[in-house]
Amino acid sequence: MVAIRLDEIDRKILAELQADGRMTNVELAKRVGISAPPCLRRVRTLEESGLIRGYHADVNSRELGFEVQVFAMVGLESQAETELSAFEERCREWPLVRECHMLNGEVDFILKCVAPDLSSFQQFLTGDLLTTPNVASVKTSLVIRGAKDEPGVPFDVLEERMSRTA
Amino acid sequence: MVAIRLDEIDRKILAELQADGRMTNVELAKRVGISAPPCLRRVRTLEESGLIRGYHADVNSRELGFEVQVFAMVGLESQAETELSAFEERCREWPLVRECHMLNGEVDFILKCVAPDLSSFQQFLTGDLLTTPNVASVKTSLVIRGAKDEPGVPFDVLEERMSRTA
DNA sequence: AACGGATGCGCAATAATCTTTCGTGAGTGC
DNA sequence: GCACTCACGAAAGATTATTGCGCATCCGTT
Repeated sequence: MVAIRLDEIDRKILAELQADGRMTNVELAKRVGISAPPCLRRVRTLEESGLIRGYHADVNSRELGFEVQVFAMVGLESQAETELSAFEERCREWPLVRECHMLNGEVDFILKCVAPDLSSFQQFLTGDLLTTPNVASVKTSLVIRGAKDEPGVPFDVLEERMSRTA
Repeated sequence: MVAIRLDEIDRKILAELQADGRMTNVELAKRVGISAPPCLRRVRTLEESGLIRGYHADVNSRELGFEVQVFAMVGLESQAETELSAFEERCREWPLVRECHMLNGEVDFILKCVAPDLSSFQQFLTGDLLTTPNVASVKTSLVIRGAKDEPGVPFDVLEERMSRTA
């Protein structure tokens, strides 16, 4: 995981693969303006460097039966590093918790959760989350509707920055 | 986008492609226990039905130069549908806003934002978000560190449910 | 300027995969 | 029992992935 110097082509590759992770290498090569072999080599390098963590199909969770999406703000009794790590480890083990971020401010963690239905989530909330040691407070908010959900990062912002620096 | 009846194999396909979206079709077919042609047909059907929305490379945003990640809780003056839609449309236009979810409770929206650095975010916050008409309050929380960030849904939970129903 | 070394490209060839076509068998309704 | 439907899998040709190699370019050195 060495720091890699990226050029214009690398950034284009990342942007294209973020937009369509299943694009063939020849198509990708065509789009970024080089031939297939060096393009594949660049992709491999980006993967090995950790800049590309992986590729994932974006599945429609609602149609799959996960009707409920919830954000949970969690406050802990103790913010000692041991306690923080312990809580994070718990989160990693709970399948319904998809994301766990430690925050500044009054709330210690924000969790993004999914569940097949409300009762499944309630069960998780009361049975797992609220019974976890050191959890002081949990405030949950149901997602009424999703307005935007773009994976990844805005490459156009990056390009602007680069051109300003250059 | 017709409702599709999924069998065991379809769910396995979704789970595999969620875990590795760039898996070759022959490898996928091997894993789910059928031959390549019907496997590819199933994948195409899943794509056309909208159950697979797309494929995305998971790029390391921090290494790419997006050092800052922020959750913003937004409250609006008016919650009339026109106003809600207007705000959502704004969010779709802001590249730094990656997710926008409408919530129940005291806060109307939660936004997940990224930015190259703090000052970029401050600029967005004071220049764009806070100057948007109808925005009553914004509470932001910096992400100190990420503990878990799994894309997609937990298929093991789904399997449990299926076996219980069957 | 000339010389190496490193880097990265593209061509060509081979291996692997994708994709279509087609024949077959299982299940279903009449 | 007889179509009919549906999905599977084998085969084959088209496309893609991957490797090896020669060449150009860029840099730092002499």
